[in-house]
Amino acid sequence: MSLNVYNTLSGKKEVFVPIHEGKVGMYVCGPTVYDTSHIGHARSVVVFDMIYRWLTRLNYTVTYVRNFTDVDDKIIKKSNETGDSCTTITEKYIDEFHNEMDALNVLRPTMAPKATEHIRHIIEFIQMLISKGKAYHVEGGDVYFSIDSFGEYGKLSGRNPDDMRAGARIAVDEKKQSPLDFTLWKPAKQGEPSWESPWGKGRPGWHIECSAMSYEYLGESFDIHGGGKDLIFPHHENEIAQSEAIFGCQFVKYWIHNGFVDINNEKMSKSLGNFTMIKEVLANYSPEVIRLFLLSKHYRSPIDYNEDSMQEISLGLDRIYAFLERLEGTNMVLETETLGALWEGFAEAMNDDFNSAKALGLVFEAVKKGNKLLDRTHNAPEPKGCETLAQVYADIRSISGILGIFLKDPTEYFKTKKAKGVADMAIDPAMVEDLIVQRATARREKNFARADEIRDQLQAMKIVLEDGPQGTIWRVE
RNA sequence: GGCGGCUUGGCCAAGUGGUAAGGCAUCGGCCUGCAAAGCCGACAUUCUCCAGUUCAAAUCUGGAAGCCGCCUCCA
Repeated sequence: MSLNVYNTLSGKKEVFVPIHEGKVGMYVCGPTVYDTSHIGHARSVVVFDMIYRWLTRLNYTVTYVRNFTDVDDKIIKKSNETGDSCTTITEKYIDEFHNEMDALNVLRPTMAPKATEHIRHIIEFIQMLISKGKAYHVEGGDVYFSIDSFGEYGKLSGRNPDDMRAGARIAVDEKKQSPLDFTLWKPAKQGEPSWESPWGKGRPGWHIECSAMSYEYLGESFDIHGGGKDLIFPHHENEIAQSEAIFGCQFVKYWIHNGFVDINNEKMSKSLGNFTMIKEVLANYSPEVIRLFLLSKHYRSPIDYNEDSMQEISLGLDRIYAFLERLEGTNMVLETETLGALWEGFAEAMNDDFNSAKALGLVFEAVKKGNKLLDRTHNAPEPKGCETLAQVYADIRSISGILGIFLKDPTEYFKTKKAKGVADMAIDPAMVEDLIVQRATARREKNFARADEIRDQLQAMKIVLEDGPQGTIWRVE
């Protein structure tokens, strides 16, 4: 089955055929680095990380570009508020972004360019637009893109410029030829970051950097452009206008947009004060739980972040690791070169517009079947069963490489989890071990009242005991 | 006002016109001294509602209701 991708431009799933055989050019809009990143940024980055990994797995040579917007009104505002220079601010948040994304096991893109390092390209791009009559320079130093010079304006977002003019909420700027014209270059005020240009000292508008940088790294025309749904209009619409107005060919073949993360069924917003930052989430949940959560729903749908969901996801992850640990605990040979039925199903799900939710369902299903087989045969299946289980094991390990989860050694995983629980709950392991020994004695003496008393006592501290053939183990609930 | 999306069991969630994956929870059973974990079984005659197309609809068409997003910085 070939890869099918939902294209915002057509509103349909389409068979993915790259412009150049065997190669994929992908550009994803990265953050404006003026503040800490939130869980919504994480979703976008994780989703496109999965897409990047899958394309690579399909043997495409992928050039993946994700930019940093490091010149912007919001950065300047922050600089004025804090007294820090814009560079200090942007460097700080770029570092933070990289650290958090590394923690989330996100692969670095091929290139992560910054707008400020491409001012020359941006200026050249604007000059091309002006010389083609697609943009104009006005008194005061502003340069605007002329909407009316681009007949297909609105094709990505399905908007009609006339309707928008009628319902425009923005105060009309006298200097613009049309109220919908947008800024390519704006003159700098005193103390703001600025660069010399044919129109005087100034700085680029927001949309132009992506057109200029994608052209620089991927050319006039490339395969995939992605970002959050909110970027469809005006950002991506404007990028299309800029790039296609100059080059006259299709800018991007496939537009991919991810849905939002809601917090307790509400949109994240400043007024609600419910911005949930990645660092907060990382403080409470392991990176794997976060990734699993972000991939547990199809990338285009909204996803709701709340404590209950995270708990649930966390239990699900335990289940997978428990199965892997169980397999590793048998005498079976788990190495196998071939890929099996689970992988096949997984590949089909990924090829169907990166359906990670479906893919995860398949993994759970395989785990259920595997557990059943192990149970029925007391952990020692017939050769045929061993083969099946080895296959499932290998398939899950391969899937790890795409989803970026289930990568740890299961024993390590549970050890780490336990250690975290112990630390969080301020539990004294020696005390727990001691109580377990006392309980073992009580049990041997058939003093079950005492044994249960100890267990209840530990339960009250969120410590759960599991009696197995090798003795009693404990974990933090 | 313009454009787009969503509505599947208690909750989360896949679903490709062919007769409802999966997870969490719940209830029985196996196991256990009793539990826990794991396993087995039960759990949507039905997919917001109405009408239509079809041999066949959660899936297609039309209509209604509710919810949400974008149109202003936003992943």
